[in-house]
Amino acid sequence: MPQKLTPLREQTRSVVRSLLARTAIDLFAAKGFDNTTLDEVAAAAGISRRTLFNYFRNKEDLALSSLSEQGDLIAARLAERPADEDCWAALRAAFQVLEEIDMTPEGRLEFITLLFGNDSLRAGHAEKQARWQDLFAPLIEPRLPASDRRTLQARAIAAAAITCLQAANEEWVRLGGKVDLLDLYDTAVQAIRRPT
Amino acid sequence: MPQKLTPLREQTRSVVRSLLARTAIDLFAAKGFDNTTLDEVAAAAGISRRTLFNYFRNKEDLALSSLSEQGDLIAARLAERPADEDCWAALRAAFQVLEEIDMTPEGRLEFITLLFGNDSLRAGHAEKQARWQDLFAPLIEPRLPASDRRTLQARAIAAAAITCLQAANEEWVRLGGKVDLLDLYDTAVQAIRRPT
DNA sequence: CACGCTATTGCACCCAGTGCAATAGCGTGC
DNA sequence: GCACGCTATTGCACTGGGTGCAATAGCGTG
Repeated sequence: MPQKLTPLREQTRSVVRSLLARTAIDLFAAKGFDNTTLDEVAAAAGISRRTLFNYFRNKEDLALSSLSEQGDLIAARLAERPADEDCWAALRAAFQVLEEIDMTPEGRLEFITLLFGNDSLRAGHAEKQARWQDLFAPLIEPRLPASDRRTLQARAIAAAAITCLQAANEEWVRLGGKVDLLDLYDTAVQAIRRPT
Repeated sequence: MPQKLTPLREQTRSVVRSLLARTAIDLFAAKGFDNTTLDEVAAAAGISRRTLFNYFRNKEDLALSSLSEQGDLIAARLAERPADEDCWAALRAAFQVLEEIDMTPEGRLEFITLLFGNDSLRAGHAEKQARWQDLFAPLIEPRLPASDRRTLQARAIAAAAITCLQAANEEWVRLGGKVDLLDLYDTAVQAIRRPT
């Protein structure tokens, strides 16, 4: 049973982790994900290949770790929203945390281009966002009226919101990052919720 | 540039493909995806490991090829729907093709359990369904009122519908396959579209 | 300063995936 | 029936991701 890490160790570990991820992403963006070996990443970071696996489960994680963190951020923000707020409003408010993340639009664009340019990264991306559902759904469920299918409903709403964000993101990239992401998100949400 | 395959060759190829996939899935379900090597699959199918790669791009595809076919089936059904039908109604009708597929509920359950039990398969599953968007969205777009964001809207609707199907699928598994999948799908769609 | 814990590393290994070149097998034209 | 050509199959060698293990280095604490 692993002892609780001392805050110091835990802290340095997370700093190292994000440094490694940044190094890796720069390399991936420069040379392509498949054309970059873990040996090269390790060399660029000044550590051994073996040690990379102490920080990341696999090569994909090197590129995608930030997505998990974003999910955690959004979930944390979602948990802070007033309990009686409409679930769609709460979700939208929570998504705003994405605009506060320390990342230039160029860096964001580069990152997403990297994601979309590789099959296994796209797959990993899709899966990470699917994991977001598991975080969001429990926070949404209490906001729904009582029903014997409330769990399913909460999961559907979480998934749909994430999906709208994803569609908005794709469109945002297609437009070269020149528009407001949340505007596109609103358009997407209206599209699915408007009566037809 | 690849010449058009003779129908005969093409046909035998697709038969062999599905035989191989079935063999592989049985093995995966029995021993677990990660604990099954491609050597074992090849041996069970009576061919060489190398030849497996003539039929499938990678190990994942061995397990997931049926998903691509399902996507094609749904898209084909969607294309047949009357042009003036509401897009949600058309999608729902298209999804009904899933119930006509030759697969026992037990087999379906086993397959989905396999999917959900492994990270890379879950990721591949998510990605395949994301590819469904690319198939469905162009068929949905003409059904929407004119707008400068119709492409985004169509993608959002396609993605949301797929997501509802996915949520319904998970719930269906959770309930042991004892309910009607489309009922759950309807519940999910109502959940996201109902005004709050 | 010495001890203990953990991070780091090297090494040997397994397996997925690929390029290449040899071969086997099938269908076609003669 | 026979020889030719095309493609599928296969073996082989190799790259690179990922893991288990055991030795070592380095940091924090008493």
